[in-house]
Amino acid sequence: MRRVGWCYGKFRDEGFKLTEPRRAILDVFRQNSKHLSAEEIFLLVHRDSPGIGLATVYRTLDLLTRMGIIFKFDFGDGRSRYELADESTKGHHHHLVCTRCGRIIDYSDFMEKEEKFTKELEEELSQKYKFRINSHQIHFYGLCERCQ
Amino acid sequence: MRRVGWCYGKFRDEGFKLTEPRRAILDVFRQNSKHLSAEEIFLLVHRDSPGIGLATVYRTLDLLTRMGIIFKFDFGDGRSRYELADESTKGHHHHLVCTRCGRIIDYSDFMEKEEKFTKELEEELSQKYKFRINSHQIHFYGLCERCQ
DNA sequence: ATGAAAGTGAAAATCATTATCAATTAGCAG
DNA sequence: CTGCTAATTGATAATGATTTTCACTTTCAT
Repeated sequence: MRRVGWCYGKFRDEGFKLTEPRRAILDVFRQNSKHLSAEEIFLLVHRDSPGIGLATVYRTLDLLTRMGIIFKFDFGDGRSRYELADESTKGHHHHLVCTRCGRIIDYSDFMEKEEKFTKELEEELSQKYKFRINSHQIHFYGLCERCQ
Repeated sequence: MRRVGWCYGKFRDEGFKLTEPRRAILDVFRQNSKHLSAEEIFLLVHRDSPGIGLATVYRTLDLLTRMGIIFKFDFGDGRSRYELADESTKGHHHHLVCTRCGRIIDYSDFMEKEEKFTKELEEELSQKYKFRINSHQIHFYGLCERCQ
């Protein structure tokens, strides 16, 4: 169970309305950990709040992404996936992706080492390419234990 | 101008036919460096070989990807992009992606440093998660010089 | 050369996502 | 609390990338 209360105020502050659909979708993120697709979120929301349409799910996911409350990913299976940007994982989006079954492992081992590495790299790249870097992703592709 | 001749034999070996469309599409990769979308490849192929259909382009891109001759990427702009897997960049797919204009910079600075880092990480992750890692991607997202 | 299997083009089908639009609602002013 | 107005919504149509279908064509081992 993750904290999502903190972002309720964010809506008010940024001039967005805190509606029932938005609340319900945030609840889904609170109760389900990882990598949900729009369709999956729609189905989960639908259990408690039928009546919320798929279009609204997409609109809300887009809004939450723009607000920085969730992150949007693409693991190459033809649909976008979303993940709550909670404090603990903030900015740390490193995944193992099984190219056979699509399983995704979100690892957070070796964080200090990676943090150091990416921070350094970001500085060097920002300078050389005049890029303002906001985030990064590291994906390892391969076969998971079950699929080898 | 990159070498693609080496893979002609690969077709024979794996039981695929070396057809005119496939040859033409490989030629496009030889003459154009980076990050082409299916549509772009179709248009480029079309200049020399009208008559080759879009479906064939997609089928060929899928085949070449499965054969390991090209890599398929997703930079979040809603279409897949492909890049020749030539020796020099083999396994090194690190990009700067501008989230405003979609520009992609393929950097290959700091390669030794990154190589060392990712190799180590791959070993540790493989072991811990019983993953057989085949490749990886590192993407930095931000604003390019023109878009800041 | 030739036949079977693989490959092809054109068009229809599919799938995720986005736009449209009339109807509803949140949140502020009074 | 009530009424207002812009933001938001649900249903549905539209879009755009990718896949599938199918009758016809080509490759290549024999």
